[in-house]
Amino acid sequence: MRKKYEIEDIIQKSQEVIWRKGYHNTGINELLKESGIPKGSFYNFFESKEDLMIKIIDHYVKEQREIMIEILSNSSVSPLERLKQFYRHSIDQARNELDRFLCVKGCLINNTSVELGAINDNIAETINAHFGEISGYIAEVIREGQLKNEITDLFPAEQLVEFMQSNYYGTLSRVKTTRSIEPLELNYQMTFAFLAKSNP
Amino acid sequence: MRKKYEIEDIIQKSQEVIWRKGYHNTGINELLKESGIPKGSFYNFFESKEDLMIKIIDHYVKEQREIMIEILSNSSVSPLERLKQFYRHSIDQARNELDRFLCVKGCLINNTSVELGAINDNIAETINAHFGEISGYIAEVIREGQLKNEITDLFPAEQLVEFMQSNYYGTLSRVKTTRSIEPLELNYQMTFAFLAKSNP
DNA sequence: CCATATTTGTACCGACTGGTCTAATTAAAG
DNA sequence: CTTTAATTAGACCAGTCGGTACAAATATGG
Repeated sequence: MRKKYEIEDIIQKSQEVIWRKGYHNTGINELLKESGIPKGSFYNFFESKEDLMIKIIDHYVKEQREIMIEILSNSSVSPLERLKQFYRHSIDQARNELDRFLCVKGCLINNTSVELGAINDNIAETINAHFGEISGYIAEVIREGQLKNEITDLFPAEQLVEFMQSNYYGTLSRVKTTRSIEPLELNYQMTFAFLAKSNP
Repeated sequence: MRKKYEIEDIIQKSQEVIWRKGYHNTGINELLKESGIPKGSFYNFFESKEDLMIKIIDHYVKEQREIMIEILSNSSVSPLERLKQFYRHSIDQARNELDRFLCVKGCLINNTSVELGAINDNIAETINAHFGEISGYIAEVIREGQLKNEITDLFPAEQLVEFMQSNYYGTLSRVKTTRSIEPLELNYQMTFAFLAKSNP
């Protein structure tokens, strides 16, 4: 029998729901309805709900990485400015069509870290791998900025990334309960006040 | 009929499980078994699972607040040092008996913010109220430190608190997936590098 | 045009979900 | 000592959970 459904479609649709509602708060049946496929087909594509979740994370990171690389590798702009654009991009995304949505959804990686990071080994492993890769890209830009003396060298680049990313995650947690984008804006200001070198 | 169970016991026991496993990943039945009470009694104490959750949050914050006030109001120590002790306390807690536990559990407020903040109005409201109160205490100490010129005045105290707390939350998210306490240690160093005034 | 391999569609599984109902129990009030 | 009100205990509810089994459908290789 010829394939009638595409796994990417199912991943895309499921991602949207789980991102918004959380892993344990979303049932398989809801995802089936959303994707418009019967259960038998679902388990033809995925071994389990966990398997789907891992594929969703992979897919999510792949999307994010593309945007990230585009911004961070634009060598016509200074390293610090590239970093600013990168974080600014997330906020802008939230301000537009996503205003109410990103406030609701937060970051899928952060959501999953909190809900599953400590209780599911496979998913923790998946997240750590992706986090490391993404952090690597950012750290490279930071190093570049440190060499150009426009980013603080109080801490090594790897640690500055951890700080920035943790900070961003925690702020999204605040965004969710306050239902406001303001914490992100404030965090942006403060993060770069910390990062940028004031006295060159 | 005389009361046979104490609501505080049920809250305490349930808190432990939900803190570790999450809200949607924990069923009422499991909490009943853990608390050793039958279902009928449970619904005599709580209107619903949501009602229990709110009472758990209240209870959690009450505990945290007591510790916090004890540390933050110790006027024999400088404001900055008090803040350091406050965050240091969390890390130490995690290092001791809780080493593997706090890594697993994270912070109940952060967990709940991420899992329920955007999809449950009552719980979001509860969290926001508590967050505001706790932030108020910390902000006061920060203001004191700013007056004594030992804490940066690049930003107003209220914003510095938001920054510190968000940072702390996000770091706990990292702690969960990495299953390591190291991110907290690093975050402590960097947070206070930002907060403390270098050139008085 | 038939055999094979694969996918689809759906009924079904036992376990569990949050929550209700009510009989039995018991302390305190009159 | 009886009435009243509160509490306990657990059977029970419809609905959902993640997952399985298997027949029907169909594209492709021979």
